[in-house]
Amino acid sequence: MVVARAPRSSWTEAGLRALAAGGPDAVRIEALARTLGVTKGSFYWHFDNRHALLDDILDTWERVSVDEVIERIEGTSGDEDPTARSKLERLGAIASSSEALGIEPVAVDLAIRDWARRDEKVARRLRRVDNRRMDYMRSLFRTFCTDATEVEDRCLLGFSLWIGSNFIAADHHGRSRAEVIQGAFRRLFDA
Amino acid sequence: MVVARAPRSSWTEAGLRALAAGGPDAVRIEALARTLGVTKGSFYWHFDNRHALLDDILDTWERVSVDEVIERIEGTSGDEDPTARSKLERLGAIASSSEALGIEPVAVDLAIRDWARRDEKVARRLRRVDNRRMDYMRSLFRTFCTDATEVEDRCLLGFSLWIGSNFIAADHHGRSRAEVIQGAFRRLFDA
DNA sequence: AGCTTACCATACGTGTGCGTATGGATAGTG
DNA sequence: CACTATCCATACGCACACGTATGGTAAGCT
Repeated sequence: MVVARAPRSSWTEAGLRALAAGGPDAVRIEALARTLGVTKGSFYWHFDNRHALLDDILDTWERVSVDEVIERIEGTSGDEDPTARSKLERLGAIASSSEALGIEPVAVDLAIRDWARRDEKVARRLRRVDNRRMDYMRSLFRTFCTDATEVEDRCLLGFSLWIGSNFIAADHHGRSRAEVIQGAFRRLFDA
Repeated sequence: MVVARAPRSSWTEAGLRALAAGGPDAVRIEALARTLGVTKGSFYWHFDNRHALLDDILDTWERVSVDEVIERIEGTSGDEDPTARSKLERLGAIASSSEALGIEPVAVDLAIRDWARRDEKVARRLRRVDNRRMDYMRSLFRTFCTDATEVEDRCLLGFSLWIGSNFIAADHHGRSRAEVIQGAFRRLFDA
């Protein structure tokens, strides 16, 4: 087995970084080749065309984005008893987390959401992901809120705060954005 | 005075439509020329280059996006006494309004917000617009909420719901998205 | 009628990016 | 050592898009 200088997975990861940084139009083969230190010849050996790479990018995102978030909350069993409310607070805290494998997972999320506005196939994938996340949020809210209508309203509020705060550029008079987000989330989870 | 077949304003409007439909990368001169029924020669007479058109697009957006929304709420003085809470409900209702001059104003907003994530100058413009909108929202919330911290939290929640709900593709078990949004807004404006 | 101005068409050069075709290099295999 | 499979480089054709240069046309003025 020849050790590939740029295996298929490296193209997908580089594509994810480009997608997070500049949107789907920034996922250009020759630009990725330069960052990987190879040429297009490598790409067209691993992939049929550019669309195959975009599909691969969306596949990996759809596969890890949900489990990654949920397991990062459920897998905190090192502490005491994780209540549903503490899990929701952790979920809100993850909103402003910028880590992962050199990629900001939130940036990928935002880029795909804007992409889904003009691509029907991407919209269908996003719908699957969002429904799974909303299901998880609903299960947490239901532990301390019986009214189904109220659960739905507060879920959408929390989800919208998580996403929308990244698209809003307002200042907050001395308070930082992270502080306001935390305050808003705490207000959502009370009673 | 010669009647221009494609005056400068028509290029800006066509650019706004293209921006709303496909993002800033979709604002291509020759594509706009085809939709206007002219050629590039017209464009380079009205504008220096592509960047001048993008600046013009952002100028008109920045000029009308705030006043357009606020005056559409304050200018509803045909009814009885417009309370602050009813104004907030109208502001929430405008979220899902798709009208204007053939352009969906929300789509332009969303495209510019994603654009601002990777362009510093656009981010500065968005910051000015968002601060003005938040100022207006704060003034409404303050009429029935004294705590400044709570005002700020609920403003960001409402603003995030307005923006974020457009980027979320989840279903709601029988209820429509518009119903959940209305319910969430009502929950925000109570007490 | 002649001239000027406003507005647009046409044609060209250039850069960039996709996809293809083909050759070369390297490691494993018989 | 020959042979093959894996992986990548190189070179090309093509399409599109920006910007420029230049010519053309119609309206208004004198």
